[in-house]
Amino acid sequence: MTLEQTLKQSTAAIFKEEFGADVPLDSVTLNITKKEHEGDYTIVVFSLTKISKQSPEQTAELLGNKLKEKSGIVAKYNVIKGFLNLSLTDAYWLNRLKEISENKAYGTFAANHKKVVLEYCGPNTNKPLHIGHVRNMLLGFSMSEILKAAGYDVTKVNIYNDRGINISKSMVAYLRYGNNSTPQSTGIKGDHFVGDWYVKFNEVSKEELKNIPNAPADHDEAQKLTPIFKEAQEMLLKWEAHDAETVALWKKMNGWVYEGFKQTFNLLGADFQKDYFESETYLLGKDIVEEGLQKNVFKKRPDGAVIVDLTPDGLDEKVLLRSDGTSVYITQDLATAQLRHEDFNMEKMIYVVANEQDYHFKVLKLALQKLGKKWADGIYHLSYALVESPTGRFKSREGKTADADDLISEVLRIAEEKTKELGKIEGFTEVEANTLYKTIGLGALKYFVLRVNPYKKIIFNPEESIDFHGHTGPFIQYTHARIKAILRKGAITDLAGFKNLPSLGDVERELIIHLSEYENTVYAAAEKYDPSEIANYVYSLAKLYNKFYHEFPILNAATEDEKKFRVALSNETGVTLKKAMKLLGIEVPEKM
RNA sequence: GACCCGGUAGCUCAGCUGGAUAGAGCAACAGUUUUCUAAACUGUCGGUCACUGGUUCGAAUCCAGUCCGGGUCACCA
Repeated sequence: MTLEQTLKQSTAAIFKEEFGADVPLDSVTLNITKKEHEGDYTIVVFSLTKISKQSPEQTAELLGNKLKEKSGIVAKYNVIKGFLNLSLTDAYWLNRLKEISENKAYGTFAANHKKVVLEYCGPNTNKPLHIGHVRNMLLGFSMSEILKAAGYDVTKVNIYNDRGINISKSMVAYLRYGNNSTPQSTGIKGDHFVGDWYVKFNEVSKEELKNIPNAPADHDEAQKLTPIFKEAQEMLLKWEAHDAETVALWKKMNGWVYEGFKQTFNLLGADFQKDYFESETYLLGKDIVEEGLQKNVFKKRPDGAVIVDLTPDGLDEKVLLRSDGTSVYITQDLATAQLRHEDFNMEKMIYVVANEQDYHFKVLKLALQKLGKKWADGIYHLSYALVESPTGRFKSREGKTADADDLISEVLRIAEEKTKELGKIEGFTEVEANTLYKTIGLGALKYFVLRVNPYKKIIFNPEESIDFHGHTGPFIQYTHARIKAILRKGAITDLAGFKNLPSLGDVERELIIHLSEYENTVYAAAEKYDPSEIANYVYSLAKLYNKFYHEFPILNAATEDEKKFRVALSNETGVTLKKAMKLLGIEVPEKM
């Protein structure tokens, strides 16, 4: 039983005994005591005065007194208005620290045998990954780590938008101007290589547009009139007709893209157990639409289009099948969802997709629920906001700053520069030094992105480099390295062997309390689908430790028991920092 | 027009299942190292929690309305 439960249940039991009333555990508010007051945990008794029929002060006084008497872990208490501040005994906290240290799996929950499929990344194959994909991948990966820690059985999948007019554009431009060049022959990373041909396509169509009189103002509409666009359309038709040459070119170019993506995935640590390709699913979904018609939850309009009426749910009518009988975007998503259900029979299906598609996923879930698919209740759209520059949305034509690979290499370069400036790599081999730059640079980037709540947009100013001081990844990494230095010098094996301690210092106590909150944090992050919970937790832990480090001598402690205790506390902080950072996909160095 | 999401210090963000005097980092300024890693620590400065009203013993937090910013409402994906 957790401390929280213990205190709440004791409170309920006392109220039952004193007033004969049942107090639901949820109605007891229990918080960590604010710094400016004495105590570890605070019970807010205002809501309980209805039962006690006494003043807040009297109620708190009574409850405090009884808790001290009966719980065995409350050392003292004080009452300020309706706030009952409880100080637990040092013995409780020391025991708690031992308990945590001895539990190797602290912070991971027992397997619940619930299957989760988590889709993330979802790139188009006609252009390289950009900063939005970076946020997506970091969120997706971290979320899967958090859910695993919470006991779920997670399978990560990716979906490639590998077909359609966009890749056809790259193909046409390459055919026209490529001269059989390759990523190898040009030394350009595969996804960038193909992306460059996409850019070339747009340049050419712009040129061609100059020769077209009375072109519409709308750029997309105008482009459709250009010869090169028409070639792309023909290309797409040929692809759909399985023309051998076209398919071969498509495969070749997508192959280059996948090679390129793979490098970026490796750098960021993204991985997938299964890949889905839109080219294999874009025709699917007609069965499921037919099923809906038979169940009378979808309707066929006079013009032949099939729709689902979501007006009772506050949404609109949505077309699920075109009047010519072909699929739309949502059609294949319905089918893909069904397919995944058959593949995995999962409890939850999480889609990590930008918030532009909030509406789409509402429709998807509702449509499946209307079909009577129970498993659709487990669909969750992990929606995240865009990454923007201070002047607004990153446009692809702003190129450089929004490109994922450029962003990564920039942050690695800064990490190297700063590390060298600080003279941190004395005694490192070149390999070790390079590993360190990577650890720190990626740590800075990942933390920068993950510390922000997913539904809030991130403002990223490419003019100012990502920070390495303060509330950042490197700060936490540094704290870990610092702890490791202590442990190397401390050389204490019997970590839990301290006894006969004088009373705990405030910061020592706060540190143990904070460590004790780790499992709650993991649980909350999983419940809320929010890695920023972990990010903020781990920062405050590191901050607290640094305060402790400055205030208390560790290896030079006055007594051997104090030294052992402080080393043990340091060790456990280091272990927890590492575990928490791992949930964010961030490595933590031994030295830096 | 309808719906969704945001608006907290100069900047970037916590806090939002209602609780005490709203917290961090950055920036600025002033300090801390003959002692365990100064990517650290301590202090100063900085707030009409967008606005108005409501609910409540108590509102940054809940409700209603207004304003600002973004998004969506395709037989595009």
